[in-house]
Amino acid sequence: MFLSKSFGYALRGVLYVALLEPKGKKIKIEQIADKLAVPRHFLAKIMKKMVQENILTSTKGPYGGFSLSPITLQTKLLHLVKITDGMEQFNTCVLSLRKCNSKNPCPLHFQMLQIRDGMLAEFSKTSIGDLLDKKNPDFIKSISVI
Amino acid sequence: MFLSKSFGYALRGVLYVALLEPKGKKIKIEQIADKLAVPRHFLAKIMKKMVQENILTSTKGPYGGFSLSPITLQTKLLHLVKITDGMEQFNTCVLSLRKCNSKNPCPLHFQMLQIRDGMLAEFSKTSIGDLLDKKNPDFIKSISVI
DNA sequence: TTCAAAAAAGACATTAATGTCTTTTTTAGT
DNA sequence: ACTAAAAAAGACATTAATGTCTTTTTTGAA
Repeated sequence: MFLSKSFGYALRGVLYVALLEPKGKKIKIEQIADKLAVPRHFLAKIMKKMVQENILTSTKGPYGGFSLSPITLQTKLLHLVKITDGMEQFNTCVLSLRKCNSKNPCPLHFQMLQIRDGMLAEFSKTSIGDLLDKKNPDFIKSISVI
Repeated sequence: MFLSKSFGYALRGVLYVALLEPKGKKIKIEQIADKLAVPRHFLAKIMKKMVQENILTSTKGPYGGFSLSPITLQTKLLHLVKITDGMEQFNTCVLSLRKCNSKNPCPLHFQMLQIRDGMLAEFSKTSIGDLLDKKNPDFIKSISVI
C-alpha cells in the first residue's frame, strides 16, 4: 500500500553499495542480488534507472560494477520514490476524483492531505546518507536479513 | 500507493446509499454505479463484501437494493480498508524484511512506523457517519464528480 | 586484437488488481 | 405458479507490477 517493492529494492541496493564500495572495489549486480535475496534482473533494471538519474555510477566490462556517484549520499528518498513509484499518488485524490481539491474537497481530502504531507516531509528531508550507519556492525543485516 | 481503487469505490458506494436511503427506497446497484461513474459489476462485488460484513444490508428481487444496516454509520474507515486492502500493509516492513521490528529495525522502520500509525489512528477514529454531511447540499457532488 | 566479464537492453512469463459479461438465486407482485 | 427485477455468483479479459531468461554492448587485460 505505502510503497512498491521496487522502492524497497532500490533503497536496499543503493545502501548495500554505499556500505561496501569504500573498500575500493566496484560491486557486481550478482553479489547485490545474492546478498539481498532479490531477483537479479529485476534489481538490475532498478539499478539502471538509478544510474540514469546519477544516483549511482556503473561501469561495464571486467572489474566493472556499481559504485557511488558524487550525489549518492545527498539523494533524498523522495527521489527514489519518484523513480520507482512516481509522484502521482501524492497529487491524486484517494477517491480518484479529478475535481477534488481544497476548495472542492472529497470527504477524505484533508485527512489524506495530512497523511501524505507527513510522508512527503519525511521523505523530502531524509537522504540516503542519513540512513547509512557505517558504525553499526549490524547495519548490513538490517537491509539483508529477510 | 496509499489505498486501492476498491477502497475508494467502497467508501463512495456506502456514502451514496447513506445519503439517499433515508428517502425510503432501496438503492439499486445500477443507480450507484451510474451516478458514481464506477464499473458496475466490480462495484457489486465490493458492495457484496460490505453486506457480508453487515456494513450494509441488501435485498434481492423487485423493489430490492441496498440500504443501511444498524452499524453502517458507526463503521470505522479501517473496517473498509480491511475488506478492500487487508491489514498486512500496516504490519509488514516497507523493505519486505520479515525480521524487521523495533528491536531489530530496518533503516526506515521508525519513520514508516510513525507514518503508518498516523494513518491507522485517523482511520480507526473516523467513521462513515463522521464523513457524511447531509447538511451540505454539495455533498453528493463531492463523492460523484470525477 | 581477441577474450571474457560486466552492465544494458529486450523479450517473455507470472501474479495481483481491476474490469466485463453471463448465469444463478431470490423475491415481490400478479 | 409465473414473471420480472434485483443481488449474488462465477467465468473470463485487461492491465500493471513483478519476475525470468536471453542477447547485445561495453571494456579491461592478456
